[in-house]
Amino acid sequence: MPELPEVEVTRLGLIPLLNKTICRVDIRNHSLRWPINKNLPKILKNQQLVELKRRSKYILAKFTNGTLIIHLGMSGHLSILPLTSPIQKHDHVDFIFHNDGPILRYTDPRRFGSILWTQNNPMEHKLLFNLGPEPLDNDFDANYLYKKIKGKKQCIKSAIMDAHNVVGIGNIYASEALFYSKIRPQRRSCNVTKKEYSDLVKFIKIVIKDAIIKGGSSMSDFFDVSGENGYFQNEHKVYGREGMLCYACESIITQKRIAQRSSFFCKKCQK
DNA sequence: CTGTAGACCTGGAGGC
DNA sequence: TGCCTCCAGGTCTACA
Repeated sequence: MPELPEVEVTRLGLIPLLNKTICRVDIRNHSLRWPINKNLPKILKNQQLVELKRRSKYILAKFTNGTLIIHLGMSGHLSILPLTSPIQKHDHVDFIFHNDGPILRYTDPRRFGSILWTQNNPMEHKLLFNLGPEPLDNDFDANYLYKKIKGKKQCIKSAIMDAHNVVGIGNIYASEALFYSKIRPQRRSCNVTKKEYSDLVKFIKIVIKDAIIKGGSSMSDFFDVSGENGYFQNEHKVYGREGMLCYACESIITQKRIAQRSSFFCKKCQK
């Protein structure tokens, strides 16, 4: 489900919970990607949510005495619900604020997500400390990306999806940014020109920004914490459009498996 | 060090 | 209906 825009939309939706205090945590299933700390209910009781940040696709929810590091995996979802909201099959964790709600509920059918607790600086956590730059930060520019991956034989799509190079770009936005940049996803990074890197960085920023503004891409199941759909999926130029006409040249959009991930591109527009 | 394949897990879609 | 196969927004780990 979630790439950077969907995670950021989720984070923004959690802001109404700021400064609220947790009175209870119910864990119905501990086994996410990594097991949830069994002491979490005890640890979080009476702690106040003081800050909501994001790094890469991780939501960092800072409490009085530490930080929850939340990743939504492929199918994870957070929602803000009233206390009486019925529990569904994949609702694994409830964070209950005050005595009478609201609940912050973590739902995740595939359980590829994670909920980790740290008392240290989360940026130094082993999952976060060696990540690449945020795509919207100024230190992610054409020069940086060119220097970082120009020598690699790996295909350009895999390279921009590698969080060591730049974070937050998943399968949808990689295909979209490469379309706007007129670069075929299977091109090797070492064969991409400096001018193309410049376009690629420019369009990665545009696509990510635009997707955040439009509430993310709601494919089969993404919706924000209030249950609202994003509508960036209506803007997809190539992702999920195999067999349909390219909006730019009216050729047929091609789907091809590249590095185990399905990829979409226009053979005519993208060289 | 580099790049790739496998692993984790559930559910939905489509074929027979 | 039911069973089977394939596919899905991620990314860590093991291995060549």
